[in-house]
Amino acid sequence: MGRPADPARRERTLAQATDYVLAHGLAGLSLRPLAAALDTSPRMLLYDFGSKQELVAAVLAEARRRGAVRMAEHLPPRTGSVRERLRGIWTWISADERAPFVRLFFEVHADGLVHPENYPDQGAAITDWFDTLGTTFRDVSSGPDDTVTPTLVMAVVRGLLFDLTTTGDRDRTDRALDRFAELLDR
Amino acid sequence: MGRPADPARRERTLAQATDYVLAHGLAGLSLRPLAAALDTSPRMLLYDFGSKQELVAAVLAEARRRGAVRMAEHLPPRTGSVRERLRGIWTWISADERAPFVRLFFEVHADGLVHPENYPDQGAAITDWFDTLGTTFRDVSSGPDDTVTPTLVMAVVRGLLFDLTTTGDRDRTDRALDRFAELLDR
DNA sequence: TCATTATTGAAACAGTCGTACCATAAACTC
DNA sequence: GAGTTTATGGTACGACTGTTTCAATAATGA
Repeated sequence: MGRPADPARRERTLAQATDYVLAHGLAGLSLRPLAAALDTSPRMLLYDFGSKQELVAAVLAEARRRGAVRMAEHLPPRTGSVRERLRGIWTWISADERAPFVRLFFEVHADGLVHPENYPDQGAAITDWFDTLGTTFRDVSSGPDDTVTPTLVMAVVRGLLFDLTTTGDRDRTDRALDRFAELLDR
Repeated sequence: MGRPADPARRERTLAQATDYVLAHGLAGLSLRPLAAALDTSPRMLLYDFGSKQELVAAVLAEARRRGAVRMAEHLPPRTGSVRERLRGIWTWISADERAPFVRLFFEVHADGLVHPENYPDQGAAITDWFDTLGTTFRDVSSGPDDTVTPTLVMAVVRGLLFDLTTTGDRDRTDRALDRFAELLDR
């Protein structure tokens, strides 16, 4: 008996909060402006999530989930040359539409360096990408459990993303990726 | 006439503040704890630097200056094979002693992504490294003004640093760098 | 001694932060 | 209607933020 719970509200709020964090970043996140933008109140945010920390954790999980879905949708299996696949990944991840994700990704990493205690799942986001990219680049790997090749590929991608987001120089970063693809292909 | 000014105090405070920021990070920096750790007062910090923003700018400039000095001290010129030089750079930059610098580096980058207006010298830290690394890897470049090779090298280094700081897996990142050096050497 | 300039302390100001408390309204079963 | 559970609004608390204000001290030259 009693008034029935409405679990949809929490999910709706979570989706909106994730949008907000993707748009405004994590660092300066504050309950009152967030609540105002979501047309709710700090009171309700705490009612639904318990604390700001748990809200942030839920938002990050949701963002990661979205990213994984988008990535799974996009990544074609292992068709084409190494260069084509690598370029496909780069074109997709470096597109402007992915910028909020990339930004949040770097932001979480930086925060994790200062407060490792808040991120017990050490590098889950990275090893996740490994698994999917490991299968994508299996044929250029030296063995079935070769972790070096995906490590290097991801390092190039992240490093060039770092460069691109800082300098905005798309030509140079694009060409650097092509150069790397050449090296891998030989 | 009147009491003479003491410019050494500001420099001393700046050096200590830089130590503090390198140790504690930029994100949560607050005047009162900083002043307490430096055995001074928020009043004096503002007296010497005008505002927190200017203090932070001064600290970042000082940190960058220190990093440049350390880098210039270390980098041997273009002796040895590409692989040896690349490994030398990686060994140096990924050493534990450099961790505070690397952390601050990533922190500033992430903050710059959210607040680009605070960093008008867009990517100065990155292009700085380019110039020095461009000369170091001149012989593997295709031409005198080849920007692609240093871009790729720095991307690998930064990407692997990202990985190492997140996962702590030194073996895997070391081997990934060796793999890259092999690719470059052929 | 005294004027002058540099330095420093203590306190307060106006604001924001996350969160807790208390009441009230809404939606349901009986 | 009562009883019960969920959902809200309003408000205030204590702690923190960067910064300002006012006063006091210290060190110099005249």
